[in-house]
Amino acid sequence: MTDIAQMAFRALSDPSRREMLRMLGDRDLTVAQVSDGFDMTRAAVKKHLIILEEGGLIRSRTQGRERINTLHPDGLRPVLDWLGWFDRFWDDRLSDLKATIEQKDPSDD
Amino acid sequence: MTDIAQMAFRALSDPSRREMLRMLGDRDLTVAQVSDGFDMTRAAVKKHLIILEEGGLIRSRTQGRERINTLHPDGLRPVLDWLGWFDRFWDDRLSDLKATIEQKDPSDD
DNA sequence: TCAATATAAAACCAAAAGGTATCACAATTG
DNA sequence: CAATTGTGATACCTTTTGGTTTTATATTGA
Repeated sequence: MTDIAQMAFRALSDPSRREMLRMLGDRDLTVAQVSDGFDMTRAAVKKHLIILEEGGLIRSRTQGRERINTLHPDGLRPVLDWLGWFDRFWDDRLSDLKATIEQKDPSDD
Repeated sequence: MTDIAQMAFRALSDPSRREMLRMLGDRDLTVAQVSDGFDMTRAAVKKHLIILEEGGLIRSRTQGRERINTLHPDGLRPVLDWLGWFDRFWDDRLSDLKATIEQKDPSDD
């Protein structure tokens, strides 16, 4: 199935993969560097990264013998688009929620 | 695992379940009524509804011999909270994106 | 009452998911 | 060059997922 949104939702459904996205939000990382943050083999991490890339959430480029993984935030758009449909059910909509979120973690840098 | 956000993400990872949420966005539905919209048995639909309820995305109440399923939009908040972390990576943030979404489907009612 | 209907619950099954171990190979480094 | 390191690719294993079928039970309606 090549449904873009589906591949993104699928990629987000695993907690390890979501954590990887956050790690990559701080800086680009090689497969080995990502693996350092998890209690699983590199092979397993590699598979997760493939799924994240298939979901459009990261990009990767090979540099020498290493593969550099980069967060691709735009890949979250299909997810936000889908969630946007439910906007009409909130009094404080996505726009206000954004402010709420930013308030919640004022120094989360 | 009782992680709220995880259960919500999990519930959203299946396209049939996402479609069910949209159906329930229009009106409350019994299990049988939801089943009418899908090419699968009631038992299968029922399981999906259980997962949606575990994810906090719907509520259900029994009325006579029927079970009425209701959308519970607040259940999406943990998901939006998580996504909010990535807000800093967009120039047009969630707030602007919301406008974009509303533009895209002006008569999607 | 009796038949039909809606849900519930359990057993079962194939495929997908998440993980491991292993081997191969290219790129680096001493 | 030789040893090490990082990745890639398989094969394999176990658990979860998404589905079916079957059986049971509670409501409803004629």
